[in-house]
Amino acid sequence: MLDITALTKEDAATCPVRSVLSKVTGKWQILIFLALEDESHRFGELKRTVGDITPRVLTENLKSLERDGFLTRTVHSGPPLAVSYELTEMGHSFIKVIKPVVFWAGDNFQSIDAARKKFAS
Amino acid sequence: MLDITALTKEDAATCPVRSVLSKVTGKWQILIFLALEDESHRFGELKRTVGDITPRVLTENLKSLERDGFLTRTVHSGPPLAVSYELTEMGHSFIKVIKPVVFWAGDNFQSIDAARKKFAS
DNA sequence: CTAAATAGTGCGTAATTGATACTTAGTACC
DNA sequence: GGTACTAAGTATCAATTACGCACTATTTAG
Repeated sequence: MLDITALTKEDAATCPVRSVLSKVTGKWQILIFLALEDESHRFGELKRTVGDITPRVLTENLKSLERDGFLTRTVHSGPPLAVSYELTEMGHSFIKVIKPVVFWAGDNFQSIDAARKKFAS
Repeated sequence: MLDITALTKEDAATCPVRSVLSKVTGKWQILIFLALEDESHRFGELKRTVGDITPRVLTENLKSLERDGFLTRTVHSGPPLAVSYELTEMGHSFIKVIKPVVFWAGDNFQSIDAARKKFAS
């Protein structure tokens, strides 16, 4: 098994696996990856695609993903002013491993729902 | 592309993909899956393996995963009193798709670190 | 009844997330 | 120049969620 043990918070921070997972398995990151999979999008497009994300949170997530090298941010001076976001090679590489997880989610949604109903009884 | 659009919170709650992802991509769930991959473990063993999780949070996560059918909880009346946790078939099925993500994290840790250093400059 | 070992809870605090309204930037029109 | 229009964020404060620590509960041996 991979070593994910961490006796202290400091250990956890230096564990490569944990460090990476914490950057990509939040509530919004995977949705942003999916939205950008096939083509670059502007800020407003991303916001509309995800739908229920607030601009503040979208900005935070995009900054973090840019900082970690998953996507690039390009400013096109207008009119109209436009900023586009695009996955990097590493971003596309990550999408290859996360998509099976997304498909798994789609395939197993009903089993989980069934388990939940059964558990309640 | 898969549809992950949600115009309202209610939409988001009923989106199968989002619903499943929210249950398995938290801070601790993947670590718990990894710890249980090869064999069942008792509460205290899990706590020591993960290392920096508090009992309260471990309990919460185990309850949630049990409720959703990813693992089973078995009480062995003592002495000493023991409670063991074990992945279900669905739990093992999920581990198959999440392990590539974990390996990806291990493989790409340095690229991300490099991107971060470059971005800072 | 007391003790020892394992499993879990309760409660107050800290960090994150969220909603809403506001600010900045670039350009065109008057 | 001044006003307006559109896109891209920010600021502020409230609400939610997660965390840390100490405490409680259960089971059986002596």
